[in-house]
Amino acid sequence: MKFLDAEGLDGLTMRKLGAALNVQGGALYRHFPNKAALLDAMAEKILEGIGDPLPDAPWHDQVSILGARFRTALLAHRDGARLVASTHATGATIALGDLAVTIFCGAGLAPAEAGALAFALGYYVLGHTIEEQTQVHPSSGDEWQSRKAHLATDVSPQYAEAIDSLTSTDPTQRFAYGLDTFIQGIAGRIQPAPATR
Amino acid sequence: MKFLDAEGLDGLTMRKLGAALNVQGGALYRHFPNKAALLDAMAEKILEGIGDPLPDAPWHDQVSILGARFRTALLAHRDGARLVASTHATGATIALGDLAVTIFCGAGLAPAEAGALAFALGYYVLGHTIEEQTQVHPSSGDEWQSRKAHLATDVSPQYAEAIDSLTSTDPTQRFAYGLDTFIQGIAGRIQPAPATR
DNA sequence: ACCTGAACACCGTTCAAGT
DNA sequence: ACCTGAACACCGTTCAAGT
Repeated sequence: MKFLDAEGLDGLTMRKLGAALNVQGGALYRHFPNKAALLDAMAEKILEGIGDPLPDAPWHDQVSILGARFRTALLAHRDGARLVASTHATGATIALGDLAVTIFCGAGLAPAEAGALAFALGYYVLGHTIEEQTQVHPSSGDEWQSRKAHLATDVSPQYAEAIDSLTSTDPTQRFAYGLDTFIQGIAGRIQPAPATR
Repeated sequence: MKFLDAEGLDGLTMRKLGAALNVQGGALYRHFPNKAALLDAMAEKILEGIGDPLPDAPWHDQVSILGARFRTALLAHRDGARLVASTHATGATIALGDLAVTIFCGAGLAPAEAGALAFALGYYVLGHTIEEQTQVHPSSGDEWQSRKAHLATDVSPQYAEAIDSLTSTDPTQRFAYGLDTFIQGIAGRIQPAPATR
């Protein structure tokens, strides 16, 4: 995990990791059957405790807390989101999914619907966090700057403003906004809002 | 694109692609500066027309159509979702984002909020479609089967049922369900449901 | 039980040299 | 302008041999 934080996921090579451990690259194969298994284990480590019991609260608060916990875990290590997205952390995935499905079902959803929404929530958290962790590395001016400058032409003023806000807004706030919007949609699945029908 | 459909993203190598084109691998560097640029161009090709004008309809129908159009484009080529997620298809990303932001702003959202929700929508579509395209390849029994069998123990019956439904439900229906839930959440941002406050 | 050294079969990329 | 052939600097993985 120290090596990941220092060199990043792209710098993580069996040979280089071995060297950091004062060992030959091939020696790692006495501890993991292959690199994929090593990365899986690292992903599990990152998500350790992801399925711990949540505080007693209304279901939407629990979902909010769970989403934030997921994101925080991913942010705790360099390229954490990309690593988790590119591996199969089976144990953690089950723990997280079970927790989410249980919450949704407790709120009144059928298991099939609960499962679909649990995965949708996961996609959002992973996508948002990958982008958070990816946009930082470049020297100083973000990738967005060049993207905006490169094609500032024939783009709607609203879109330009939206992109601007992405670079200036607090990521944690943006994350919560999207998550809450999603939760609001789920609430509509439970007690259909009479106003919109 | 033919080579991608035949061999998949992992099988796409400069040497092998060159061979399929009756050319040496190094010859490709007269047409693309590097492999990343090649993949970017392929991602753009997959998303061609993603920003075309939408039929005149209520904003939520337009979002629904746009989401389905995005997914359909990704599904049209092997590993399309993974390819798009792992590259920077700048042009298509702008076209898609501009369209979504314009719709959301037209519905009454501020650009900053519209941008955040446009990206959230993108994360959902990409995540869902990557999973759709990834789960199919293994021989016959899905990866889910082994995952469920491997840890059928100490998992809530609701979660087991949710996982079962994921393998038996039509992906297109599941996709629409999650997308509609998300759209319902956005609707709540526009005209706050009086019942939930 | 764990590691070394060296090999095998690949990669992306570069570049003189050809046509 | 485009391609060849061959090299360079890497990969993941394997495996006899050592300790």
